[in-house]
Amino acid sequence: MPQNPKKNHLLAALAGEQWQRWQPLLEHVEMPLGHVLYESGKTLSHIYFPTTSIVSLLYVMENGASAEIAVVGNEGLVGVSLFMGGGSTPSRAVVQSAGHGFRLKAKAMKDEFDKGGPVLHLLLRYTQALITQMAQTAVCNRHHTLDQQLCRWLLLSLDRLECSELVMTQELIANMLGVRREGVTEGATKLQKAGLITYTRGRIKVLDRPGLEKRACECYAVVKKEYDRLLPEKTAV
Amino acid sequence: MPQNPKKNHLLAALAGEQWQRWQPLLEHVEMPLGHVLYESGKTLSHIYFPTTSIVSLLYVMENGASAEIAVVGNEGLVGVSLFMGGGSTPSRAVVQSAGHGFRLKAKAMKDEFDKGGPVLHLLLRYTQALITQMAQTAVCNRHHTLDQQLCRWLLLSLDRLECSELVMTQELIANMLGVRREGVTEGATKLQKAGLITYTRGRIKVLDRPGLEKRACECYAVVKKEYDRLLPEKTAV
DNA sequence: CGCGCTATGTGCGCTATCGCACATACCAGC
DNA sequence: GCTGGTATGTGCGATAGCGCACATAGCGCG
Repeated sequence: MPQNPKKNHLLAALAGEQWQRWQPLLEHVEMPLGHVLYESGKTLSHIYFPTTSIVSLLYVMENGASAEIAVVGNEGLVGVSLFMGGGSTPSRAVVQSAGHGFRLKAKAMKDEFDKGGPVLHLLLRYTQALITQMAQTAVCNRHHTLDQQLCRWLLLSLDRLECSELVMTQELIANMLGVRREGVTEGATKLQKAGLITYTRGRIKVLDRPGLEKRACECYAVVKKEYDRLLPEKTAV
Repeated sequence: MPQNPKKNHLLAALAGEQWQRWQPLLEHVEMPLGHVLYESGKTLSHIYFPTTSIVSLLYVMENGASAEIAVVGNEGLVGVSLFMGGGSTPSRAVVQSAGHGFRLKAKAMKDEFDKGGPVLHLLLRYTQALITQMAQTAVCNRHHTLDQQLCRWLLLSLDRLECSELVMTQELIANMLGVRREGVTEGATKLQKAGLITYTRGRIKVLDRPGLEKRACECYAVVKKEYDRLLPEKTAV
C-alpha cells in the first residue's frame, strides 16, 4: 500500500474487529487537484478518507458563482450523506489540494454503520463537527471581513495538511471563499507585508501561524475547539 | 393533553412500538417568544419537538451580533447534538415565534436512538435536511441580497407554521438575518408596496406566496426540495 | 383622551466589496 | 533566451449595506 490509511484520523481511531473488517476493503486513491469526488444531487458510490489531500464541499449557484460550505482533510471523511440516509447532497466535493486518500464502497460502510457500534458513534461525532464548521461558515460569511475569512481559511486548510505550505492559486481560494480573485490578492498582499506568509504563483507558505490566528475571526477558534472536543485525536474507539 | 403531538411531523411519522414507548414520555411545553431552549456550549437536558412554534438556531458573536444558522418548526426537532454525540453545540436555540411543542428527556431519546431501528434513520435523515439548510444559509449569506434573503426567510418560516401570519417584529427578523433593523424595514416596505405582504407592528401577513418565491433566491427552493426528499411527510416509519 | 413606549420610516455619510480594465511578473517549453 | 500563458498587482467608478440620528406612528394603559 503506497500510503498509510492511518494517516486519516478517523481510520486511525478504528481498532479491533472494525479495523480488521475495513482494512482489506480500503482502496487507495490519488486525488488530483480539481477532481470532483461527487456531484451535486448524484448518489455517492464511495465514502472518501483523505490522508494528504484537502477536499472542499462547495455549492455552485445557478449563475456559476460558488461558495465553500466546509473543508475536509485528514481529520475527516467525505460523504456523510451516505450514512445519514440521503445518499446525496445539493453540493459538490472538489479536491482543493492534491494528495492521496482511501475510499470504501458505500455498501461496506453502511453495513458497518448499521451494526451500530463504536463506528456509528465515531461517524456521527464527526458529522456533528462538520455541522459546526458549516454553521460557523454561515456566520462568518455574514459578519466578517474578507481579510479575516482569508486567515480563517488558511488556518483551517493548514490544520488538515501535514506541512505549512499550501499549493493553491489565489483564484482557487477566491472560488472557495466566494469572493473576487482581486480581493484575495489584496488580502494576501497585506498578510505578506505583515510577514505572516510568503507566496509565489500558487504556493503559499505560512511563516507566522500565531499571527494568522490573531488576525482571524473567532470562527476559526470555535470550529477548532469543537473538532478537538468531538474528535479526540489520540483516543481509539 | 392540550395539544396533539402528531402536529409535529417527526412524531407523526412514528408508528407501532416506537410510538407506544414515546407517547407517555412526551411532555407538553409552552414556548413563549424569546425563550432560550438551550444555550451555546451547555449540555442539553431535553430534545424539543415544536408543534405550533418556531425555533431559531443562532450563533451569537463575541461582540453581540448574531446570525441565524437554521430554523426549526413542526417539521423537525431541536437538539440534534444529543444523538449526534456531542451533547452541546456552540449555538443557541431561541423561540422566534411563540407556540407549543413537546419535549422528551435526553435519556429516553438516546435509549430509543441506540436501539438503532427506524427512529435512528428518521432522526438522521432529519439531521441531513438540517445540514442542507445550514449549508444553504452559508451560501445565501455570501451571495444574495438582503431582499432575497428576507423572502427566503419569510418562506422558510411560513412553511413551519400553520397560518400565513407571522408574529414578528422587524427588529427580530434583523437579528435572525444578522442585518440592520433598517435594512429589514426597507426590504419589507418594498414587499408591501409590491402587494406581497402587509404588516403592522409585529404582524406580517403574507398575501402572495408565489410572488415571494419569485423574489427569493434559489436557496429557498433548494432547501425545500431537500426537506421534501428526505422527509416524506405522509410516510410512517 | 392623552401619555409613553415600542415599532417603523427616512436621510446621510462611510466602507467593503464588486465588476471591469489593464499592467506586470513568473514559469514552461521551444 | 524568447515567447505565450497563467498568476498576480493595481486603479476606478458603482453599490449594498452599515452606523447613526432622528422623525413618525400605532398601541396599551391609566
